[in-house]
Amino acid sequence: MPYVDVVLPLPLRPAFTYEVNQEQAAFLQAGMRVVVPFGKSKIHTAITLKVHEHSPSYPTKPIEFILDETPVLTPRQLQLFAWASSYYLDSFGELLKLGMPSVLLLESETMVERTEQPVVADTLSDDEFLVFEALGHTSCLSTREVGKILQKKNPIGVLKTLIEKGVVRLSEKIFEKYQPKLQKYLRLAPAYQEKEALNALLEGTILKTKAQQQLLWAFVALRAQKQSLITADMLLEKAEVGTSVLKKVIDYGVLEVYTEAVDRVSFASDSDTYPLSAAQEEVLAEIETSFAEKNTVLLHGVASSGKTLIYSKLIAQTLAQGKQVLYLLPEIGISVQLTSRLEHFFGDQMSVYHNKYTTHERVEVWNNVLAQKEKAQFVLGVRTAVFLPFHNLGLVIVDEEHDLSYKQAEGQGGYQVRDVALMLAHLHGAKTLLGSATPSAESYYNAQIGKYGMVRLTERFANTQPPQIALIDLKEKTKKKETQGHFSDTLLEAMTQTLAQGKQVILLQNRRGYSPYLQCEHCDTIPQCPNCDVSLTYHQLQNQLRCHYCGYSIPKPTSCPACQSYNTLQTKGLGTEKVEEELLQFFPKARIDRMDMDTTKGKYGFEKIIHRLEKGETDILVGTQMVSKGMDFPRVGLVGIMNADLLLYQQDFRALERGYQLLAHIAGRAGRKDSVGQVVIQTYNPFQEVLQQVKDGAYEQMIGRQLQERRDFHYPPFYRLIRITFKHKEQQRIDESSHWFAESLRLGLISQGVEVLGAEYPPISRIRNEYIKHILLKIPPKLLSWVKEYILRVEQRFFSVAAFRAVQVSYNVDI
DNA sequence: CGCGAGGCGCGG
DNA sequence: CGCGCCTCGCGA
Repeated sequence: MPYVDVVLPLPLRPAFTYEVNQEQAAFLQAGMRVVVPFGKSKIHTAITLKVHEHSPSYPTKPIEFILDETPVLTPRQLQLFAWASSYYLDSFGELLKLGMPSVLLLESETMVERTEQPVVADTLSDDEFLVFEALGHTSCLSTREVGKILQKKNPIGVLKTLIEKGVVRLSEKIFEKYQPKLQKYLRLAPAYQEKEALNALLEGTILKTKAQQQLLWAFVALRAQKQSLITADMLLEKAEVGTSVLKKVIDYGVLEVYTEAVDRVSFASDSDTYPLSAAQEEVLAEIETSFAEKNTVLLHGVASSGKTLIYSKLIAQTLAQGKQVLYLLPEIGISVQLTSRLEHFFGDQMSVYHNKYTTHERVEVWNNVLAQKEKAQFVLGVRTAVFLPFHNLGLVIVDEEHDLSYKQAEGQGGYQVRDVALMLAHLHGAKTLLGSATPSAESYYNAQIGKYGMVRLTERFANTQPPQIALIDLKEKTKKKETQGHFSDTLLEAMTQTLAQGKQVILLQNRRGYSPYLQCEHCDTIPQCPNCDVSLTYHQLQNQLRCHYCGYSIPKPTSCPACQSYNTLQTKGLGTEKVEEELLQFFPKARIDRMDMDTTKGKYGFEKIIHRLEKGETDILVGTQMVSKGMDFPRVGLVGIMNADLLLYQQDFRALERGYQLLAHIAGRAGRKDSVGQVVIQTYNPFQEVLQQVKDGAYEQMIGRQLQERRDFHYPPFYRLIRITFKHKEQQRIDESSHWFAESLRLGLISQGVEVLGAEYPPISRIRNEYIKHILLKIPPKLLSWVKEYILRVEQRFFSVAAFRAVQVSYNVDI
């Protein structure tokens, strides 16, 4: 009997085997979706891997249906998922779930609908008739709903016969429910389409007021630029008049509104391109030469050097060869500006794959890529876009390759997108371009040893100047009493000047809330979270104490929880809310905006704040490191770092590199075109080496030094790291189990030169009432895959100990 | 003795 | 992951 191995979108390790009939076996290909029963009452969508004849040792169930005519996943994609799953010690199913749009993997939500076929009622059984009747009332039902109607746990049998009788079919909700987005546009009424008529109108008296004429002129100007597709918003902004004016002009029958379905992922293309500067031409040529011998090239380009333009040329060349291109950016880097710039170049060949789009829109991109549609030749996307069904990739660009959001924490697909992208390119025989102004130590090292090509772009674009960076010694300023609140006089003066020039200020304080903790001045008690091993942060706005790890919150107590003294809880430390409060004192007239996790919660919260800044509605923006993201803000004249030490002194081997990257990046926010920007960094230790390097823009020196440290202390890229995390709500259980695991690892690994550290409690040892312990492995690179196999063997024995079975174990490979 | 909450094991 | 089965504890 033939069988098929399938993967379920669940965090379960192995593939599962189902039986199929000869016909199904002949039809099935790897990467198709099938509906299978799983467990006692569930059905799932699963992905097929392979059809074979090896009878498993357990009894099998048959699959229910095949959902696809052709595979939704390409063989290369399956290879990529399989690679990522074994490399990152994550389940195949988990990665599938993360990498595919959720609607492609409906769980018990697969929908059924009636067919058009006429039905003779007495050919149906009672159950079948019930379902048939129910479908007369609504257009479609999920299998779960069918189960409810029949009061049966497993409705599959009934559905199956109904399908065989041709009464119902599985509906692809994805395609059925898709409705093209309608957009209203403006055009001239037919009477004025002719040039003469239009001229007469512009000169004539039909339009009675100046504002109306202004509106029409704006319309003509827009039409000259963009040809068509003019929306009311665009026009009103351009004309600087109100909606009532537009309404009048429409009432006069001059302009008319028409509605058109816009394909959400297609745009008008424009063939003109910008010329490259001489330096950019040279870099482009260098990249091409480098690609001739290396598959991966690192483009180290300073801020404002016009990397995007170079990417565009390479993308255009690759497309011209008939190959697809993937351009990856961190979520927050896919801004409106960048998207529209690229649309300008690539219009109808380009699609955007972003998490903030609806799942239907993402499915649309997925299907377009799969079908090799014209408009999906070039995809601009976020991390999950590496898993799109490309057929013939020619180029992958990983921009801002150093960005930490490319590597996610364990538990939610702990993969490093940059490395998955490299594997993706490898599978396609494509080239990869890594771009950054501050490359990661790993990539820089790979370029140094010749594994990657390296191209530098040092010339800044047009008139942009590097910012002027000042380091302010807070210790000294405090001693001399030259501070007010948390501001040095230098920073305050710079702010005053900048604001006086009509420019904007960005302030960074990497902690949200009002103050990171409260302390009783009587007994020194610091209120703690009852569920986590952290102090509670005071949020003044809601007058609450909140835990930033589990979300626990209480109203601010009026007396100390320990000694009951009244009103003795003092705010300690500095958060964004408090910075905002101090600012109100110093700059009462300034318009202040705050950007942190609390103010960007809504769907477009982040974009709204950026938008206000862009439009000049904000004078001072204070926020956490989020403020370093986003695009150029030409009116920002000053960036202030409230306390750089917070960024640098963390016990994480990447802290200094990351600190440099963040500071260099945010410094680049100050003063773009035509002016020198100012950066003021406040610190208690201005002689800290990395701060000096930031001041001097000495990236190479910084990274050289960091690599040296990494070599000395056995960190990547010289050693590879795997962190194993244990979680359980009983402290004793976690102690015993993690200790057991660590000792088992030591037994086999130490002699091979692998370092096994821990198990130890991390700085925050309990979150949501679960204790946490870590084991850190430092592994000589050559042994990496062998060590992983060893770990899995230890894991197997670990979970066969009954007392350990409930302990959660997760892995983070290449931390 | 009955049932509701919570833990554990399993699914193919 | 999520279901169901089993156990344990509390209340009548």
